[in-house]
Amino acid sequence: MPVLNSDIARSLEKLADLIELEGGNPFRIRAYRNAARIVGELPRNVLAMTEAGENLAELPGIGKDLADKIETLAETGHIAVLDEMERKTPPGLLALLDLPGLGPKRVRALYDRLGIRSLSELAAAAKSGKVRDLPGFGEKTEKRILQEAEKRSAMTPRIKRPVAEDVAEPLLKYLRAGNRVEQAAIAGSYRRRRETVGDLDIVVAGAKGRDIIERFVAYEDVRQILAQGPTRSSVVLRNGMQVDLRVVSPATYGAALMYFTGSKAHNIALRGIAAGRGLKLNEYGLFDGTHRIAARTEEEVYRAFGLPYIEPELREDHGEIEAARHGRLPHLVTLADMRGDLHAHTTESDGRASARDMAQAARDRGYSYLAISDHSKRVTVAHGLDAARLARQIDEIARLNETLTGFTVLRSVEVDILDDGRLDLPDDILARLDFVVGAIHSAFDLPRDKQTSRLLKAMDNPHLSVLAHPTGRLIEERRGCDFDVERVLAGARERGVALEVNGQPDRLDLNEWHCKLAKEMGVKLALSTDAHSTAELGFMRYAVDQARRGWLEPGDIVNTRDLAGLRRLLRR
DNA sequence: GCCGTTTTCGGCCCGACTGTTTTCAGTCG
Repeated sequence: MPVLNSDIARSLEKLADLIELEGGNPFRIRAYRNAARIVGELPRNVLAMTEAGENLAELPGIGKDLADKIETLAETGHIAVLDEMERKTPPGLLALLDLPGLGPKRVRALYDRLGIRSLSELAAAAKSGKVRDLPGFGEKTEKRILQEAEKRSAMTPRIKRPVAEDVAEPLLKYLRAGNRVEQAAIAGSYRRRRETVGDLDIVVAGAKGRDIIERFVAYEDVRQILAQGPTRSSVVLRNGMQVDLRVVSPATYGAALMYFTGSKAHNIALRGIAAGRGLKLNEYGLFDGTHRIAARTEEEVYRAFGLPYIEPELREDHGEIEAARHGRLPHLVTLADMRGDLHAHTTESDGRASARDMAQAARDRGYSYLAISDHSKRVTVAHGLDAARLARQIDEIARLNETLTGFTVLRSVEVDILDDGRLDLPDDILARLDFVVGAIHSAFDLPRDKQTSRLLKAMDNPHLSVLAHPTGRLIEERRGCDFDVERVLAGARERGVALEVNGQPDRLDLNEWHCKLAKEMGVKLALSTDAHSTAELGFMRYAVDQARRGWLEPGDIVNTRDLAGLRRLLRR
């Protein structure tokens, strides 16, 4: 198995944990964690980078030592210092660090004084009342540890956007209706439109913080109150999501919103700039000594840095500050830019609505076109179409179009890319379509070079105009297939093929990194919902989110064009 | 361990809450 960047990131993170347990230099620990984040966010495989002669030490935050360690990890999956430390430390100890309320100091104390090496030993010790007698521990801490240790098995994974929205939006509405609440917003990764959400961070501007917090913890969906102070509070909702609330004065709302929107890396980068100018940035504003320079709005704070407003989706410390400084921020695509949807199913395959109903719903959304792209025959579970059925559908859509004014249903198909890269339907039927969408639905685990040539071969077919959900990943379920992204992108550019950004919340494929790389390489993107019902046409907003996180502008996307412009771009 | 418009040494983001303390350490985000 090749060593993935995420494997390297995990090793570095583990090394940081182990050093922390030993009581090592906190800044060294931070350097490792920072490196783990950097490697985990790299768009390309580390091994491929070093083989191409790139020097990892040129990445900010990675020096010679870490570059060597990362390279060794990429080549062998191991580094001596980690192996050594793992030998010295009981394996169960690291799991204790994940318990809320337990950090390195306390885990160390539990191990040194009571010999506790695992969750089960911890639970047993807490049950028998031994933990409360340790210095720095007490009855309450012991009780909490016991609860957390016992519920560990029922951990909630990261939550996908639709679920998070269902919980977050009503809660936000509830808070906004509160007395003396001037403004309220959900910050954090939710506001940065990340593909999954761990918890919710809410910022409220208003007087009477205590009253606002009282109202917050009294929300009907609150199952447990974790913390409650005069300006901040944390609760767990019935579905297991944690929500952190922060109440600030209206005069500092912008600074607080910025602070809690993050990302952490973006904030730290800004603080570094502030510090370099002898200023200080915190959640209360940008300060020169005790003088507050800016705080009321985010725009004001950015302006005080000499920067234009940076959209939350870009705040990842992935070059946005540099781009802002040079006036090179992208003008991000919005939902309103989208003129149509290029991937949708009907009852002919595995959809739940007719072509007519889908077309009507698309027109109601203000689109001027919708492509019907049902599955092809190889995808038998979806009742995929053979050439004869597709021919009939083509005629039906022609008749449907005669009844529509100011709207066009495009004839398409989601043709299966076979394991060897051929397409699942003959060329003569594909030639009768407005354009062809191709996708893989099998053999996700081919070796890298085979998968790469499979995709390139599929794109060799001159009818194929869009490569749908290119990696085939399912979030939190299935790792995407392994192929050489740059070769496939280069191949797409040469052949004039657009790559899809699939808006299904389980897919979001391409991801934001691929979007950014595609844009840099001059490859066009197609934002699509892959809708299987009229309601799922609404998934376009998730595709737009992903595109925005990938720095895409309307010009990078084929279906921001009117029908004539779209046809020009899809013609090969 | 990283980094340099103040630096090759000496800094490294910073404030709230909790529970344990008699003034603060640990944890968290």
